[in-house]
Amino acid sequence: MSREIAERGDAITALAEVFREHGYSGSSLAVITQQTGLGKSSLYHFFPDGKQAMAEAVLEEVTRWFTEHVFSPLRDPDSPKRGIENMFAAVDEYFRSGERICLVGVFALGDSRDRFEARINRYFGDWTEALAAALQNTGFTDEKAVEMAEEVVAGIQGGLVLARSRQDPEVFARTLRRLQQRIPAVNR
Amino acid sequence: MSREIAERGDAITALAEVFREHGYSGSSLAVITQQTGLGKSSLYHFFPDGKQAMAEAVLEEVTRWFTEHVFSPLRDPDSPKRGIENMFAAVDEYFRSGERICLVGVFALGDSRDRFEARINRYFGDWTEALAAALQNTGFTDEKAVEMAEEVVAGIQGGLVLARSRQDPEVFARTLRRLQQRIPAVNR
DNA sequence: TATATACTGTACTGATTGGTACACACTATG
DNA sequence: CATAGTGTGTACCAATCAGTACAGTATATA
Repeated sequence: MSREIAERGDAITALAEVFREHGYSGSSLAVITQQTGLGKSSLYHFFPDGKQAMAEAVLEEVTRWFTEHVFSPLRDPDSPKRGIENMFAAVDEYFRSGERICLVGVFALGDSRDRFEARINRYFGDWTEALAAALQNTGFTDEKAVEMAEEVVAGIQGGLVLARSRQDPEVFARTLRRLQQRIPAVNR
Repeated sequence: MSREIAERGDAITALAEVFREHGYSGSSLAVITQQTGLGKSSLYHFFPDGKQAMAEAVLEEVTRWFTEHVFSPLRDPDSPKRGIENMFAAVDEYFRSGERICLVGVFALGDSRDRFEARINRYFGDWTEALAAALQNTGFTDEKAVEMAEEVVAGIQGGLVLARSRQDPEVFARTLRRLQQRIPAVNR
């Protein structure tokens, strides 16, 4: 039977799903090895600093993904409308239309909150700020843009919590639709 | 030194804060005994079925509180406006204006999701249904009432997630204000 | 083919996990 | 005052926890 040779990137992808599903303290090394298919030795080879380093790598990757696919397009001053529409599409796809939850949200509510405080704060801060900038460019006043950005980011998180709680992904789809309708520039 | 004699009710109140703060699997018996001040023997005296029973008792108490102070007033067909205004006030107070998070939300996103599936689902289901009924009585059509109820309940959860993530309770206060403004009947 | 580096399986460690056993101390009722 | 029921401290248990040690095996470059 041939051994699978993994690399760090694959490990991070697999780890993200584990932490998303079980939270930080719920993801025991036993659960992690089982669900990722990687042995302890492989995990500690990629992450010599242990479990906390695994979670930090995952958070970093999530932040990187959102920066590239969501925040940066939002910050482009030439196409705020496209940036916003892209955000809703990317978010819908990323959370698999409500079947997935937000790992950062999981960490924010769980016992790992303090541990990853800075990263969690920055993730939502960046998101809100980038969206506010785009909204401003579509004609919102500074103040209204910040308010609306906060409303949308919070709304998305709430939609995910409710969809997961009720085990009904459609809740999230409806939430996204309602939020999008509140922004005149992208409201067809 | 005088021994403190506790009763089950006090234990549940103390346990609620522990689970809220650390989640289910983050609340080890060591953490629980330390933070509640109750020894293991006292805890297992009140909850012979162990940790899971402690969490279930807490969830039941939370549900009971919301039923009495939020859902029931909402369901009163004679005063929908008062029921809705009461809900916003009660929620603001219960979550200490954003300093506290929702225990049901914590359990919904954490690793204990499956364990308490039914209770979590019912909590949000009851809330949405009760609010929709009140909204209908203020003039919303059936369909719009259900949509708005879902939007408000999700919005509250999202506001809590964001307030906790950004360590800024004001986020929650603003969220509540915005949601309330979206309901004409209570919008002064 | 030689050799360095990247990756992995097995076996272990001490600490912590949830839970139990049981003697003991309060307090209320008779 | 007796005694039953409620609450508590201490000591213990097997299982699991995160992490380590180390001998290996695969792969790349030369």
